[in-house]
Amino acid sequence: MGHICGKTYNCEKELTLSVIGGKWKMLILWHLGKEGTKRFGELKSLMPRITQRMLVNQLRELEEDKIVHREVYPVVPPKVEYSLTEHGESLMPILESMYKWGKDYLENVVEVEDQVEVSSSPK
Amino acid sequence: MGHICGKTYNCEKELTLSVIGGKWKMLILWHLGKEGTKRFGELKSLMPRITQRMLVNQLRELEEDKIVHREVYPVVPPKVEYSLTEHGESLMPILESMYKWGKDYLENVVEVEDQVEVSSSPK
DNA sequence: CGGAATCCCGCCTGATACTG
DNA sequence: CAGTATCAGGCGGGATTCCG
Repeated sequence: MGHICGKTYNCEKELTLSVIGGKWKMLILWHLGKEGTKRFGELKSLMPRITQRMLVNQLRELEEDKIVHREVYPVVPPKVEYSLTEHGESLMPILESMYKWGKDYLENVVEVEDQVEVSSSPK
Repeated sequence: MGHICGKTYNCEKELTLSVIGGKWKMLILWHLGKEGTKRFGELKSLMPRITQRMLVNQLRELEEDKIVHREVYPVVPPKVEYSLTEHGESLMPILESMYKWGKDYLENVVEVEDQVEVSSSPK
């Protein structure tokens, strides 16, 4: 078992999980990866359900982990831009395959469960 | 946004995350995927730090999600075997790429941080 | 505009004990 | 052997307020 940056993991894949596993991190990475650099407010409006506090929080953690780059422009009003680092870019294939797996799973497994639910107890 | 089986997600990749994101799930899947069918006690001794309660818990969730199959043999003493379903098998490539990414990350990023820590404040 | 600081609560997780 | 049952603690995460 290893531990680094306050993260503890049993295996390297859990280290990866600890990097992308935050509640909003994959969504943030997805936007930055697909659409490029975004300002804080842009990210906020792309994710209506996230609170400002959590957006800051998740971005800070991603920054600490060298996954996103934070560029502050010394102007008024403040302007801060976020973008993926190379390490962040290298995560995109994983996010892609997770997206595909989730889509397949949704079609092949979940719908079957729905059918079962119809003919069984409605919970 | 969608929700299914008590899971809520903003995107299909978060559905995937909800399936493998449990604290011990990737480790369980790794053992079952690499070494095949295992008994409960075998899994337990392969993961010395997990509690019995958590092992049961994580296995039940994976079973609900159709990721692992649970085979109970009606004998005394009890014998229960766990194995991956096809859906579980289809997760292995993702775990592999997460393992590789974590290993690379450990070499390229984390060691650099250690060097920085040596020459800066000890926290 | 892009935060920081507080308060607070649910539930995930661990420790421990018991059982068919 | 392969589980339940119960209690307790920590922390991830939400709501709100204030700031340069």
